[in-house]
Amino acid sequence: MSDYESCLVSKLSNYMDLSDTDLDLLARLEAEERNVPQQASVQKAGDRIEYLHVVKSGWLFSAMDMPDGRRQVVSVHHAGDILGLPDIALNHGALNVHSVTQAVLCPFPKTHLDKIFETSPRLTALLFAISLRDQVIFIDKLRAVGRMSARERVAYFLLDIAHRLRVTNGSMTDTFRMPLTQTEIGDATGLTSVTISKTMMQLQLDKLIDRREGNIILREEAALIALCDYVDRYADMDTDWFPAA
Amino acid sequence: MSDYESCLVSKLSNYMDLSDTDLDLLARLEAEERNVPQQASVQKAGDRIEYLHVVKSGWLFSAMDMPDGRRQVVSVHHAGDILGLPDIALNHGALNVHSVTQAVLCPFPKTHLDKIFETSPRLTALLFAISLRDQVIFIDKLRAVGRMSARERVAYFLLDIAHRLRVTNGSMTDTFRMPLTQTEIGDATGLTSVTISKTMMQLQLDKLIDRREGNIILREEAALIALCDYVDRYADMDTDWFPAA
DNA sequence: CGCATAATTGATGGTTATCAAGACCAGTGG
DNA sequence: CCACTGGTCTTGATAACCATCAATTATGCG
Repeated sequence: MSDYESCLVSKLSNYMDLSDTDLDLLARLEAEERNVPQQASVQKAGDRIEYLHVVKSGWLFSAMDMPDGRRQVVSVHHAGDILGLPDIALNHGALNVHSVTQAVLCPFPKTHLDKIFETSPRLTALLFAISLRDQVIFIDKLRAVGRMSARERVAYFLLDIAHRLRVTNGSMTDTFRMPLTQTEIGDATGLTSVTISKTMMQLQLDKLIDRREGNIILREEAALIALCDYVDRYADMDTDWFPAA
Repeated sequence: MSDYESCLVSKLSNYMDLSDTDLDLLARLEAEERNVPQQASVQKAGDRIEYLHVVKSGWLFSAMDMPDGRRQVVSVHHAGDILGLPDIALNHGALNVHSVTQAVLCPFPKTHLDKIFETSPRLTALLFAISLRDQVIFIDKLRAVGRMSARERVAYFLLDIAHRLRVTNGSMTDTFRMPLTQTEIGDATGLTSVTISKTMMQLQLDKLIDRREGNIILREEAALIALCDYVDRYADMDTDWFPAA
């Protein structure tokens, strides 16, 4: 650590003022760096989890695989995310983590979380809150996959990615890069690559989105939001109940 | 509290030895009691969340509703569960909580969690771990709804309920009461009541389950587990990384 | 340039939704 | 005691949506 600002710190300070102690605790999480090539496996389901990772750059995703090859992509990770958190409660990881692009990760042993729990109730509360927020996002995804049509699911998927990217990149407008293949988007939405292709083509013909050079452009974001009843969980966070500094 | 043992304490002490301080902290969460009739609304999406609830007895469920009436049931709650946890990160609740049977709840203000964060890093870690475990369960549900056939989803749903019930009722065997209607089971699995009826009938004809007097009997639990690749997340919890007592 | 991978597109089929009618059941009131 | 009622469950007929299969085009990389 480092001449450039930590993404984790920048993401967390959106929600709460961090004390010097908090900054020190977080710095320990990003002490090491590790480069990961594109399309590489970072963690396999069933492995014993010793290390968590902070994403410094790159795109990755977590997926749960079935014995016959069916796959559910459960989240897409970007700079500032902590990988492996849901798994720490379990002896054996449930998820496969896979890089999409080249990525830089900061591994840290899960025992470093102790120190946070013992030292900073306020930072603990924030990590807790973020993990509960993530839980709500999983619930949103469950609703999307369980109760929405293909068109609604794709709209939901694109909006979720866009809003997530805006958290760590405030300047982002309505255009973003989409390095995931349509097969991967299908695995994230519970559809097939063919349906993704047809649905996105339809959204494009209806002028709700556009696609150019690997970018997605949300041309009618309000219409997309109405289409799938999207709620931005990244914005509305309640920190009032946290312990005092 | 009280002549009979708290369900929350009994559920938590499965995972960790609780100190006297911890027991005091938990007792505060169950200081009040509130009776809820069957089929009543406990909490509405959009409400500002001030109080959480510990379930003392009864069945309830949390659901996310869509404007046009579609509904996704996201979890079924039993004695020992804490209601409203995923919502505390947000200013406004995302979920509707609804009672199925008569129920007894213990409401407590969400600021009581502060005291836990400040006083007991170890209990904090346990609550954190449980909420992460719940997150993994949501991920399992996402996979079920996203990638499984109706038959597999129903098997998954029944196994999940059974294994959850065994946490607070060790003596339970393969038979349990099912107070949810098939419409509600459909909303939990992303199917319709008609499909639930046909699928359960088929499972019964195949002698994997039985149904008598409102009870479900898992006749071939191993076969059901193989059918949907079920993993019991309630058993495999790692507490080694917790801060020392 | 040539190869591998990804995306598009059309034809066909399967799983589940939808619709609708009847059976069952518990509770209610005549 | 028995019709009446409202709800749930069952069952069959039909339809819609998406999966599957397959062929072609586009894209990217060595």
